[in-house]
Amino acid sequence: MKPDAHVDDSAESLEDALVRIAYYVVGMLTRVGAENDLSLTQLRVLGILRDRRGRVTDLAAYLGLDKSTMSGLVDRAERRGLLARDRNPEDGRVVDVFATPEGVELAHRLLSQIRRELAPWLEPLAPEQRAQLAGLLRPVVDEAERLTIRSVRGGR
Amino acid sequence: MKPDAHVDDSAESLEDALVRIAYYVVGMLTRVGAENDLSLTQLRVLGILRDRRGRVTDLAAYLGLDKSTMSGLVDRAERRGLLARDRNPEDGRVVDVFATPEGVELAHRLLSQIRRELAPWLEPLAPEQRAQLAGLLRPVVDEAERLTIRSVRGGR
DNA sequence: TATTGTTATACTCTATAACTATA
DNA sequence: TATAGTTATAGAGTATAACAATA
Repeated sequence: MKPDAHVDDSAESLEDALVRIAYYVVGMLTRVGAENDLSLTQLRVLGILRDRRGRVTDLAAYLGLDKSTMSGLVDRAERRGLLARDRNPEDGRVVDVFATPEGVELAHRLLSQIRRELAPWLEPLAPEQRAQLAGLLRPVVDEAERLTIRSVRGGR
Repeated sequence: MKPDAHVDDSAESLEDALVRIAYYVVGMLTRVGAENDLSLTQLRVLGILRDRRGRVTDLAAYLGLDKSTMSGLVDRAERRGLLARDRNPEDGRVVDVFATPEGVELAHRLLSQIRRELAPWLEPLAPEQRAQLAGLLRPVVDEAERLTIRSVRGGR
């Protein structure tokens, strides 16, 4: 670990490239969300609940948010008809959140649009290079996930 | 909550991997910012102004924000002693924003910490693989930048 | 007239603390 | 007592519209 890594700006590190691509991706996601009147967080919640239900606390933990924040997010999405709540029959304290048909429909459209927005960024790479990039990125994403400690209890 | 809830499907695409890694990176940046009482946006502004000055409008354009939003961000950072404003001598309408010595110092510390946080994610890759990943990521980042049309004058 | 920046306003996002209901 | 969720509160982030100062 070189302590003065920040001093050397001439050679860009892989770490810096990851930060930069992250900013571009999130910028695109924010724009796509805004075009559909969704914040980045709402976009993400909708994506998560596209094909499963989740408890308020689990969703909050997964997103790294407080449960009260999650409550508000679900409130607003519910008011817009994108999400809905169910009392959990097995535990009266629990509230299961899920996407309405409109929510699911919107989530699918958003997912397609996001992939379409991202595709042109990969144009400079040949097909074999894309496969190579995917293969190299996968272990990094997996490790990031592993190291990102957040109580993730059984969704479904 | 299952980890890659927001993407899906049997065969994960490279596009999905980019979205996932972006969420993890931004999650880490948000956490590092929070540990220093900075929002993700403030963290980014400070990073940008670490080694240059910029006009309010240019900064806003670069970040994809309204100039009024930028005004507020600078207000709060100025109140904390991290940023400061200068009247531009050549054009009386323009306000140049720059980091104070404290701001520069904090920005350097944050940059180091961010690189330190990211490094472990790359552990699964051998040194040659990291070089390979960096080489494949670079054209993608460059293309993302090229396609992300935002008038960026002065600064970078 | 056009541009630069600020202010007023109205949201959303966010966490903390206090609360209710259930276990 | 402990857990799940909501509500009250306060502050930050955000855009739109109106404004002042300068060009």
